[in-house]
Amino acid sequence: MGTVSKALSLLSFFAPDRTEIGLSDLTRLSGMNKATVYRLMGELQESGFVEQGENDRAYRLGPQVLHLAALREASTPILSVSRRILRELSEETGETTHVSLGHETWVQTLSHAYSPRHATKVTMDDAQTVTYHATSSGLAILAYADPAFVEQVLSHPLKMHTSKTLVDPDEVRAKLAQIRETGLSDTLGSFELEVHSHAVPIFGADHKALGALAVAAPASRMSPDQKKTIQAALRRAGAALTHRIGGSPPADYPQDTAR
Amino acid sequence: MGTVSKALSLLSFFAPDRTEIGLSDLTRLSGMNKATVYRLMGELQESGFVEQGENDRAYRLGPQVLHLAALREASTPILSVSRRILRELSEETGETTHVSLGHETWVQTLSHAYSPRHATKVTMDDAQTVTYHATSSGLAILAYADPAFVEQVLSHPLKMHTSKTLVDPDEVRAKLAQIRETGLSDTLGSFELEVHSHAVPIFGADHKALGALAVAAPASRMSPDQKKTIQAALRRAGAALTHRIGGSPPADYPQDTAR
DNA sequence: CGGCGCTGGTTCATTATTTGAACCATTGGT
DNA sequence: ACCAATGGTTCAAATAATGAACCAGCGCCG
Repeated sequence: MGTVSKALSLLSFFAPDRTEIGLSDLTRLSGMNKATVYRLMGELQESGFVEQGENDRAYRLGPQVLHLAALREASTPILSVSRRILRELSEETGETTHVSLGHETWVQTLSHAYSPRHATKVTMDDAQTVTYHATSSGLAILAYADPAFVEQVLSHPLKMHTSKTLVDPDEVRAKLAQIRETGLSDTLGSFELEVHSHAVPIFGADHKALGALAVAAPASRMSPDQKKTIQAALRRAGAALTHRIGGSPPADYPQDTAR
Repeated sequence: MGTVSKALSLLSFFAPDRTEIGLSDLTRLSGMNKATVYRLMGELQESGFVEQGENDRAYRLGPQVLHLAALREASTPILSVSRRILRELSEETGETTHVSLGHETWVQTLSHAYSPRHATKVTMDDAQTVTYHATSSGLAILAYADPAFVEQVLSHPLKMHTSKTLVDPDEVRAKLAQIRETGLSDTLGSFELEVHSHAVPIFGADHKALGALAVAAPASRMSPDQKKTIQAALRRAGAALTHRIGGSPPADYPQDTAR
């Protein structure tokens, strides 16, 4: 692992519930030498990727990340485009919706929207990191990802989040085949019990899935009618989002009109 | 300069008008050795900071920057909060508005909003990089920044963007003193001729300016009445934004109600 | 008080990584 | 068939990263 990767890996210890990290904490979390962490963080700070608090000297993410994100949005406006689509999708389905991006080894939630229709709803954070095999979004991405990438993900041990999580690679592969038949992914309680989640992949210009759009609902509310509504709305919203970011589905992707 | 800083500096060559950069271009832009650039970009790619196009193999910013930005927003929600404030400010003033963040050596535009009221308006890009001394936003930030930081910025030669740009450090210092009297910054044609821009600083929890909120209008439309409207609206919006991100102005910052 | 345990920060000889000139393989244009 | 680009690779030499030990400061507790 090169020095740059080490420095960047330090950034991955920031999470929604840990937005500030002190030097000692960071050395413990990373397992690196304190001097190393200190110097690396110093460089990250010079470049504006992190900044240090005045009083406790804890590190937090810096303004440079916003700059880069704004830049990325200028070329591939997935965030700004998805915001409106999420809002509409939440209104239409009456449930919580979110977009996620596929990463090397995990899936990250980017943005979400709630519906005011029901008092009980699935709540979430932005910038959450979840696994591929246990979420409908992750499975939707895998179903339309590079086969080599799928095998790489499945080669690691699969964490059992709940009693319903698929942890056998073969079961996951079967699930992916099933998803490819309909173009829709759904999981019932495999990441959190009592949550029934549907997802569709979002495609980039290279016809590969780069992320997913999902609807998460309490399992108790999932009637056959509700399920049909969600699936239809998701198909439309997914196609719209893929189109708006300049992507296109692969030739074998099931059409909206199908089934 | 350490290896990490070098790698991160490569990211700074991405700009709104250059969202994809090939290996050779990047080598030329950075002045580094091609092998070095290749390896550094490889590491950045592994961490998801950049990704490579399938066909031309050009690099573009990757999804990881969105993840980090979402994380930063979770702790200091300047972007999401400013969006609404910008929209309201644009409606109220009828002009183009934007937020910028102060950086080590430059100021970056983060987000903007237009007003539909007039056909002619100042247009802008998000993620633009501008100078401190030539923009109302930059001057507003400097006026409430660390004195040592101000001197550091003024120690570099000041670029003359237009015939009206302040390039004498003493003139800039005088301007900063003037800004501190009112809490408001304004420039007429110092970055682009014919643009009259007003700005107020945005404060962090440490009572120091971390960014600025600005209204940019065509100079031809700037009547005394319009100026008064803009200044009043800016004061209110700035105070609201500072408050919403958990910041607070220094004790000597002129009150909204004053003058 | 005075020592303990923590924090962030620093040093410097040892070690491992980065560096860059030259190289190869492809591609597209003339 | 050539030339000039492109992205990608190699390996000895040079340079940068490393980590154990070390300060200094703070809050706590008996």
